[in-house]
Amino acid sequence: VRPADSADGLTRPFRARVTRSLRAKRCPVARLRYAPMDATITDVARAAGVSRATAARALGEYGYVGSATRERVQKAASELGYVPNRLARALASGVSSAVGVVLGDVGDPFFGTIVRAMSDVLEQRGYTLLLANSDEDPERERVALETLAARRVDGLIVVPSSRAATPHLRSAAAGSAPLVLLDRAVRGLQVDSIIVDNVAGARTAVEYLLDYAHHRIAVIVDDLEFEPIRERVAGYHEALAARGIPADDRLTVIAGPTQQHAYDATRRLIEGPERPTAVFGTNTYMTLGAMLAVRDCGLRIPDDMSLLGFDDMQWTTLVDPPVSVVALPAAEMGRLTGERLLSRMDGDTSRPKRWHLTTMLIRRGSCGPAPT
Amino acid sequence: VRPADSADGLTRPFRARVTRSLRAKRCPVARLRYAPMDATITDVARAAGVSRATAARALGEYGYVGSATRERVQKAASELGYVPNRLARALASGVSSAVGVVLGDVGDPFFGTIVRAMSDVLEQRGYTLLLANSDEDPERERVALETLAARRVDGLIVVPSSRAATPHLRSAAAGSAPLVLLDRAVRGLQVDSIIVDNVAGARTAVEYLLDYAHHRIAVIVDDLEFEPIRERVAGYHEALAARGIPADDRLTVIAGPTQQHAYDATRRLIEGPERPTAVFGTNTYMTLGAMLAVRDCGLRIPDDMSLLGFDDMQWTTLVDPPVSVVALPAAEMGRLTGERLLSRMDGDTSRPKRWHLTTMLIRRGSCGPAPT
DNA sequence: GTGAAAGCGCTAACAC
DNA sequence: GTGTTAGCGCTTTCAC
Repeated sequence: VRPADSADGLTRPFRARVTRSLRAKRCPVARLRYAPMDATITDVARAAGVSRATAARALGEYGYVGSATRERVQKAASELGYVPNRLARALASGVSSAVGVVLGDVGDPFFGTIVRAMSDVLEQRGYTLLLANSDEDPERERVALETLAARRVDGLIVVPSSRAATPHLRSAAAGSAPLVLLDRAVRGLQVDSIIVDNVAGARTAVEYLLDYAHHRIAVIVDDLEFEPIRERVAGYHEALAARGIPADDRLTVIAGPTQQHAYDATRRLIEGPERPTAVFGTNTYMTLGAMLAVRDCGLRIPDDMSLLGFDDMQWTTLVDPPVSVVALPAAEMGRLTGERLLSRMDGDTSRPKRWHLTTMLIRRGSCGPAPT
Repeated sequence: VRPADSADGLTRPFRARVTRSLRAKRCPVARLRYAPMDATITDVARAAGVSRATAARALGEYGYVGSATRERVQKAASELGYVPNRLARALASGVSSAVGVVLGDVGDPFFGTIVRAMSDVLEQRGYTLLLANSDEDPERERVALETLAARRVDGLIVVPSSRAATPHLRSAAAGSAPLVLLDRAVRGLQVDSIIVDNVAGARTAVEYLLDYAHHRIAVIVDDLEFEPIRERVAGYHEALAARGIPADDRLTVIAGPTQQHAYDATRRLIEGPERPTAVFGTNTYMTLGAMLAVRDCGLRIPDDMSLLGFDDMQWTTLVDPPVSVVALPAAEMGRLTGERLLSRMDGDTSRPKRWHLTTMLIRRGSCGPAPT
């Protein structure tokens, strides 16, 4: 028995549907009953003269349907302009075909490239990307993860903003959607992590400088909070140690986050006593700031001072001389992360692993023999 | 009356729920009944000893609830680790709090910056971003829009890949979710469009060159398919016309998409008869290719050749001399787009408008008097 | 092969 | 204030 009709002659549920459709369209209420409504599978089924279940089977490409029936349903669907409601499908089936991505800032070209590559892999398999920026703030990260969990994403990709296994990361890892960590691993979290071998990258880079007989090599660091940066510094120390060169603490400079910080720090270093003969920038801003400082101090690169950077960006090839750098495989990271997540979502239950990608030392013109 | 229990003692619907939860977790089927399940609002209501409606009201922050009741419900929710299911909420309420974004490529720093700014505005109001790349391919754009429609997003932001009002754009515009166009307007589509005044930007830029007494100014273009590029060329012509300088068609060069194309085209231009005295690049790749070509031809900038670009990127300040450019307000575009969409979703039904943002001419060192 | 019916987890109109 | 109830649009047994 349908509920009683109201004054306007519409049954309550029907009116609810119209109202909803209208609310979305923001039409004046007076025109209530004329508003177009989205066709549902029920409409399609009715038009095709079959049951909803059959219509769903024909449209959802599962189960058995006669080919004649299928065609009839498909025709009805396209005539009605039927667009399946994936929210309803997700609710009923428990599969949302959505993947959540949480990272520092999509505006950062490094992350932008990663997201792009990842998105290609995932979109191709029918997943939609839900994106959230954390600004490297654990609290924003927590909120983002909560939202994504509430939206019942089928998988999660996170560039963790902290190297601790925070409660929200733990619960994300424990949730039913597989989690893959990107760019930074987190201790004590048993999940796949796609990371770069920063230690080896930095070691190779510093060895390259050592081969040029540099003994006083400065490292310019923004902040030791981020794991990749710590690893790069570790690689620097490893290289020195391997050659038996004692590390001079004054050559490890914590500059601060911006290019300007790096600039100032490098100037102080150059103008101070015991000037280094080479500078190693641990990220693109540090390298850039250092380069400008060297330039402004009237030193020539690489004759008076060698310069080596981490992370390859367009500008490194355009300055004079072009800057030698350790390049990160950003696109490859994105691709692999997407693939790992896909495989987890496909049911891979093997033991979580860390996937180390290797960097590449690109020799350009900014490194040369140490001045004597 | 609940359906009959099956052999394992679980009611059918209950088992479906467990199965679903398991399927997500990929546990061996044998452990069926021990799998943890997400708490639902019904569980919370039961634990708090209230009805589902009351629990929903307490948790959803709407309607009247006694403060004691509210606290009891909230306590129960947090104890159960309740995470509201936003799919269900969206289905029931008709509001998904999600916004779809379709653009060429997030990996492009211009788009990356835009998305970031946009995301800040929208996230703050509780919207989640669903992202899709079109690669400027109308067909991929169509598919993306279909997916987003199926997910019932509350709003759409599109950087149209074609300047025609394609059927899929039309139907997106006609749908119940408001649509805002970004970076490029589409003729015959009555929707808000956030665009840059490329004509004025290019005109001002070319006037700047004309003020330096340049009469032979080349424009390097990748492709006239994109509206912004056409507008820039139009601005170029306007500036010439205003000064009564006849346009020489050979100076409008359609180079092709990449920096290399621009490089080759510029070289041909320089080595040909009647070399121009200034080059105007209509996007960052064109400008860069042109710069390298000028350099490689042994010409000095700006003494032998002036160079002016469109779109400010980091490298423009790092090369020698730094390149003067027309800067695009990317972050501002993202912010404004987000705000327009918010206001439409909030019910603004005013007539759709085009919002023109202005560019800024940044004078650096790459333009100077025309050689005599 | 197709249909009937019972959910998925939530909202919202209405009654008390 | 709180409970009851009827949905939202789809999937998924199970029976025929």
